[in-house]
Amino acid sequence: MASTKEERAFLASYRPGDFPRPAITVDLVVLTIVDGALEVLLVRRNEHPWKGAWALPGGFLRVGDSREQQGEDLDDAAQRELEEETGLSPKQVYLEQLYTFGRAGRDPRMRVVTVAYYALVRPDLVPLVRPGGDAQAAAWQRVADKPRLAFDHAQILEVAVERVRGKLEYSDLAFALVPATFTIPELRAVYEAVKGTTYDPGNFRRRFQRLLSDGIIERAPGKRITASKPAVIYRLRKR
Amino acid sequence: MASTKEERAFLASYRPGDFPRPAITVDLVVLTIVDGALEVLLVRRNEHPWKGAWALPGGFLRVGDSREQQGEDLDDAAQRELEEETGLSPKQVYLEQLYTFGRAGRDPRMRVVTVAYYALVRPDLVPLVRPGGDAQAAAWQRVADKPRLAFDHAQILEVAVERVRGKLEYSDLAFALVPATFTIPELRAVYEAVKGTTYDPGNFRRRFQRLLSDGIIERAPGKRITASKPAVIYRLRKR
DNA sequence: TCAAAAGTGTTTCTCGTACACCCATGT
DNA sequence: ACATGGGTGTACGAGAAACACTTTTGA
Repeated sequence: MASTKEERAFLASYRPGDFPRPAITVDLVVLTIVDGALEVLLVRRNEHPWKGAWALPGGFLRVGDSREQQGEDLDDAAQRELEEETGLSPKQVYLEQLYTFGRAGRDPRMRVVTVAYYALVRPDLVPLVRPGGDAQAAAWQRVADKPRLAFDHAQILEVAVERVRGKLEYSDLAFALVPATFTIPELRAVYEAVKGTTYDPGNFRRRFQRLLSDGIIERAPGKRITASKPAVIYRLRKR
Repeated sequence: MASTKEERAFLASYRPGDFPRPAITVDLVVLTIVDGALEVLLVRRNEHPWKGAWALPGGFLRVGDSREQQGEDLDDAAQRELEEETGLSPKQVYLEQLYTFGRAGRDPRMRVVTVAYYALVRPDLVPLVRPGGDAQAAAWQRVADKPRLAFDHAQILEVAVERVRGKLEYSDLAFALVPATFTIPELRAVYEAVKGTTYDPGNFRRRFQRLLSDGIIERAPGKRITASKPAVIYRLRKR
C-alpha cells in the first residue's frame, strides 16, 4: 500500500464514526456421510431465542478494538469454530466460505450478519469428533430428514447442500467425503447420498477410472471385504 | 418462529453485549461489455486512505439501532448502492452476491468486513448510467488492463471475473451482458470477452440455436447491418 | 449353489471440435 | 470483383446412458 506522510497523519487522527454496526457471526454447515446418507452437525440451543431448537454451530467474529489490532480473519474464525465444535484440525477437513446471510430481523435480539461456511468431514474422522467445548449437546442429523432449525439455518443448510451438489460434478469435492482409502462403490455412495439419485455402477466406475489413468487416484494395497465380491481399494494420490 | 411468553420476556430484557463490532460495507463489481471488452465501473477516492486511487463503488450497510428496526437487508443495500452509483434500476440489472472479504487489516482505518456483489449491465444501458450522487469521479475501465485498485479490491474484481467466467458455461448469465436484442455473433463476442478465448463461429452458433428450438430465445424482426452479411436478430423470450 | 454386488463389454446417442464451404453485403 | 464475416454441412472422437453379461465372494 502507498503510505505517504499525509496518509499516516490521516490514519493517526482518524476516529471511526459512532454509527450502529451489526454483529457478525460465522456459522458452520459441517457435513459428512454416515451409512450412505448425508448428515449435518447440529447443536441444541440452551438460550433464548429458539431455546431448545437445533441450530448450526457458530459464533461471533472476534474483532479487535484498535486500528492495529483488528482481530481475526474471517477464514480464521471459521477454522477456529470448526476446531472448537469438532476438535478436528482444519487441515483434515475441507472448509470453504458458502454465502453471507444478512436479512434484517433474522435474529430477534439484534442485527446479525452471518457469514456461513461449509465443511466436509471424511467419515473415518467422525468417531474422532468430540463436540463442543461449549458443553452444548451436539448431534449428527440426516439432512434428508429436514430437521427444524433455529433462525434461518434451514435456508443456510439448503444453500450448502445445493453448493456441494453442484460442485460434486466439476471438482474433487467428493474425495473430502470419503475415507482416506476408498473403493469405487464407496465413492459412488457419496454421489448418491449427495445428489439423491442412483448411478449405474458400471458407468460410474468407468468415469472414475479415467481419474486413475490421469494419475489423480492410485491403487492402494488390499481389498475391501464386503457382503459379496471384494472391491479394489484406491486412494487420492498425494502430489 | 415459535414465540412463547418466556421468549418474549427474554427478548424484552435482552441487552446486546458491548463487544467491538466490525463495520460492514457492501461493494459492487459492476461489469459490462464495451467494444468487445469486459469493463468495470470504478470510482476515484477523494479521501484517505488510498486517496486518489480507483476503487470499487460501495458503502456501509445501514443498520438500525433497535431490535425492531434492524436496518436494511444485505441484498437491499446492494440494490441501493447500485442505484446510487449508476442510476439504474435493479430491475434492469443482474445482481448477485459474490463473496465476503474479511481479512483483518484490509482497511487501515478500522475493522471492515465487505460483502461483495457483482452486477452485469447490458451495454445498451451504459449510456444511461449517470454515475455517483457522491459527486465522485467514476469511469469504466477495461478489466484486462488490470487497473491498480485501493484496498483488496483488485482481488475482489478477480474473484468476480472468475465467477462470471464460470457461470457463463452453465447459466444464462451471458444474456445479461448483451443488448435486449442481439445477434449470435454479438453473443459470441460476450463469451470471447469474458473468457478471453475465441470460439469457432459455426460451432458457437449451433450451440445457441439449441436455445432457439428450446424456446429460450426467439427471433426478433429485422436484421443487424454489419460490415458484411447482415445478421439475424434474436431476443430473450419473456416467460 | 445361490444371492449379491464388483467389475467388463457393447451399443447407441449426444455433443464438442475441426474445418471446408456457401451466402449476402459494402466497398 | 472481392474481401469480410454471417451462416451451413460434414466428419470424427469423447463421453454419457442403457443394459447384458461375467466374476468373486459370503451364506
